[in-house]
Amino acid sequence: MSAKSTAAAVSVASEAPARSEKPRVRDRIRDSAANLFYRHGIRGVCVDAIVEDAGTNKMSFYRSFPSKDDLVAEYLKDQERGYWQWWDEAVAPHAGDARRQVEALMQAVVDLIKTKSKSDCGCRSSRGCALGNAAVEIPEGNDRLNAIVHDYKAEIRRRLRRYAREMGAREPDSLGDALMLLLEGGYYTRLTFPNNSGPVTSIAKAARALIDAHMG
Amino acid sequence: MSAKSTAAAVSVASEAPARSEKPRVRDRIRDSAANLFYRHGIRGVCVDAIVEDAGTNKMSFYRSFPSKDDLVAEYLKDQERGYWQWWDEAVAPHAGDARRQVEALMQAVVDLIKTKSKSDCGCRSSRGCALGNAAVEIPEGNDRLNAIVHDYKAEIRRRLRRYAREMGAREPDSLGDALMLLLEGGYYTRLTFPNNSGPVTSIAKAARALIDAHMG
DNA sequence: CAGGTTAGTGACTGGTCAGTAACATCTCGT
DNA sequence: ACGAGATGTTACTGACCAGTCACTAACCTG
Repeated sequence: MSAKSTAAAVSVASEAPARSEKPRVRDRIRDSAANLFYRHGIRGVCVDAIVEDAGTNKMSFYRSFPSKDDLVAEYLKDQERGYWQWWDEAVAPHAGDARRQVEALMQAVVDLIKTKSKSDCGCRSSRGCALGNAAVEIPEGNDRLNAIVHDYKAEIRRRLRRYAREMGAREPDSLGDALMLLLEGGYYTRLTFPNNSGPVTSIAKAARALIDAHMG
Repeated sequence: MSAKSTAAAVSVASEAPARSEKPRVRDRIRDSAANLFYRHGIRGVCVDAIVEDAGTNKMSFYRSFPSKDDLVAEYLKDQERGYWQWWDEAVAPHAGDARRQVEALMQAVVDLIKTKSKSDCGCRSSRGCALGNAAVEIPEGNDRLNAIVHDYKAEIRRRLRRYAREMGAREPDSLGDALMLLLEGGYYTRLTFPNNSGPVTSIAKAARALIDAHMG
């Protein structure tokens, strides 16, 4: 019954030798989970909802994932991977020029925030940062999931501080941290200010001002 | 059984004529809910847990609150009220000097973030912004709760833009938004970087640099 | 003391949710 | 065509959770 659209395959060119004609259950589940987790929060989405969205059933779910938490862990790592890919692409045209890389990144954030919600770029934005939001929901004791988020945020900080160093800024760590605050603030406020009406629209200008202040 | 400590009264000098000898059930519930919601998230705390922490029972809960959502709404408004109180106190010593007010505010954030977790100042910080975190958890359709968060964030933006205007900055709205991004980024990152090890430690310096860039 | 207010107890309903069991069917390579 | 692995179906367990009911006990006030 109910001929649901089995939707589009993700096909991120994985290690599978045979190109996937129709997406495997496991991939459909991951795809559905990514959408639902991002839109409604992790605690707000039950396994049944994921399974229904993926057009499968609970047994197939538990044949692919030992527990919901394992799916969440994969979801977080997937989001992180997609994010770095988006980041690297935004930055690539200005390799060797750290300042322009940061500026391109900030502009990319604004562009990203402007997109409705669909993953036109393999990266979600309408509800802020998937990993950051997860940090709100993951309970204190869940070291495994919390570690994923922490490592991700630490890497953001590391990269931004490195850019600051590469552009020869005074107090590069402070500049890197300030840029990170802008970035994270942009994602955080995206939750409450729809589309591109929020303060994030000023992020590129602010980043330039901060960089100027740390140069020369 | 179980002679739990009935804990300390809140006593915010309300409109009750008689000074409260022992805190009423309703206030104990609000107090417990505030702690638990902030620490574990709204969806992560059930009514039974609140009731147990408050040393009362479910019936007394539902005699005081029509539903859990009503308690959540009061929780959010309480947190907002406490936040503005903290804000106004941080800013009061520099009335008339918008620039120093902003600087004092940013420094107050750093000091706040440094505090372990207890509400030494009537304002929580160890897990970031209570209202902002709520935005992650509140489902899309819950207009009532979402409106509370939105109004709160909009007021932050309004105030910061006003400071920028009062200090005679060029493009005051951009400066106000940039300051807001720093502020929100500080709270957001506080979730993943313990104590005062995160990028928020650079917020005061960053704010000064931004203000300088918009002056003269 | 009477009557109202406030709070506590325990059991219950109806619903949700993670995870499991047993069995049936489909698909694909050989 | 056949068998194996992947997938679907139905029903279930046990836990949790919001909210309700009937009843009881303490307390305050006139």
